[in-house]
Amino acid sequence: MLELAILGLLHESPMHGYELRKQLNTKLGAIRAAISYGSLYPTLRRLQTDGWITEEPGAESTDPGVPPLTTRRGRVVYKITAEGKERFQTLLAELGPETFEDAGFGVHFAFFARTDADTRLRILEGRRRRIEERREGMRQAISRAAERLDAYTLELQRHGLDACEREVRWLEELIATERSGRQPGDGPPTGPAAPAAGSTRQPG
Amino acid sequence: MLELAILGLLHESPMHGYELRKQLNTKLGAIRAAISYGSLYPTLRRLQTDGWITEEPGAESTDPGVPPLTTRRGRVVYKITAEGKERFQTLLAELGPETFEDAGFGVHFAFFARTDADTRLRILEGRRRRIEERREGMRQAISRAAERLDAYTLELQRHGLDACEREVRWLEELIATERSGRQPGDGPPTGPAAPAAGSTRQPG
DNA sequence: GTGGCGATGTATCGTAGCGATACATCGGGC
DNA sequence: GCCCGATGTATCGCTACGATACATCGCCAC
Repeated sequence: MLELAILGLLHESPMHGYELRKQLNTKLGAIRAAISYGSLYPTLRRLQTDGWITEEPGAESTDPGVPPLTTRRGRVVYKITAEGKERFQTLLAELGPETFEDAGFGVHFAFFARTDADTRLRILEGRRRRIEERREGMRQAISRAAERLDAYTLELQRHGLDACEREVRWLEELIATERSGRQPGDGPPTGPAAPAAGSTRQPG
Repeated sequence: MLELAILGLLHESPMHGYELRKQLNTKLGAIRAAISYGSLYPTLRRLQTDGWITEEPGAESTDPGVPPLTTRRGRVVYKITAEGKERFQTLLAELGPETFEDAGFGVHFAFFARTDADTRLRILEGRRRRIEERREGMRQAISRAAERLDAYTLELQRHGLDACEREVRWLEELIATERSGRQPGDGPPTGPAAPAAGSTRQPG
């Protein structure tokens, strides 16, 4: 998952680790806590050995004996390669089971602007299906609650169920928006004049 | 986190691995996907070496040459020890930073029935604070959105913000309930006659 | 002018937990 | 008679996290 996210951000512009982490955290802040350096740097290392990104030293004179005016502290700028861009597109379009789990879905969704319309729709629908399954599981648990769920566990289930129902509704709105060829925020779901039905529209 | 959850369930009754996993998944279904055997068994192993639980072979004749009528396949029943029960109480009352993150909070909450009232309140308030921080982060991201957030990333932030606001409200209701000495589901938040203000009430 | 401190920056280590996989038994349907 | 799905135990490789270490930069108080 991190691989996709990093390639996506470096696709927009080269960056050094610290900046990358900050952007990762704003972009994915809604779906996960915070990317750790213990995840970031090893992944960057791997992406390099796989050839998806390259590392270039930031403005720093390595000439011995000649101390640079501004010793900028060897900050390393990471840059995506042509192969990396292909890899990114591949990962974007590759839908495994984990694509519909929380983290996977969040990352994919965050890069929807670069995803083609068909894939977007498939991801949204797969996610909806996944959440509906989860919802049913909780409904079962609540209805069988007489068994041995105490008041707090039950309350937790109710809260989870509510969150699921909300997410399903959210997804359904997004799916409707997609089908009508609009982007989220473009206008009200049932606008005064629907745009032309060219559903292959691709922003980004 | 798993350690606490396992001790909590084994506290209720001895169980074998398969059953434990199922119960774990119903109890924690609202907050996490599914506990893997790759997490469960190593943890059980560790809990044994630490002396918090013991392993006893289920009904199985190990007498050689005498095949049992019902070859029950060596299922292993795990049982909490006295030290394990102490350990459980310690973990329940131990509030680190991770107690207020998603997984940690969920597990603690799931065992609120065995937690004393003061700790419950501290956990709920800490969690609220944590979610409020997260909420502010997203608000920042949305208001600075002109920068470089596309429509989809923005929509994701909005959805995340909404979820945070909802959770804060949920937590506030729970906190009010706690302060009034009730349990969730006991009655409406502003009932006709508030119960006596003895806030040290301890269910479980 | 200097000493400290918070932000910026790179990096590793130990550990928790996941997903895939292997393997075995049991009951029931075809 | 046979296969299949549910039950059941267990390991392996990998991802990612949290803690930690360490260095530099800019700035402000003293």
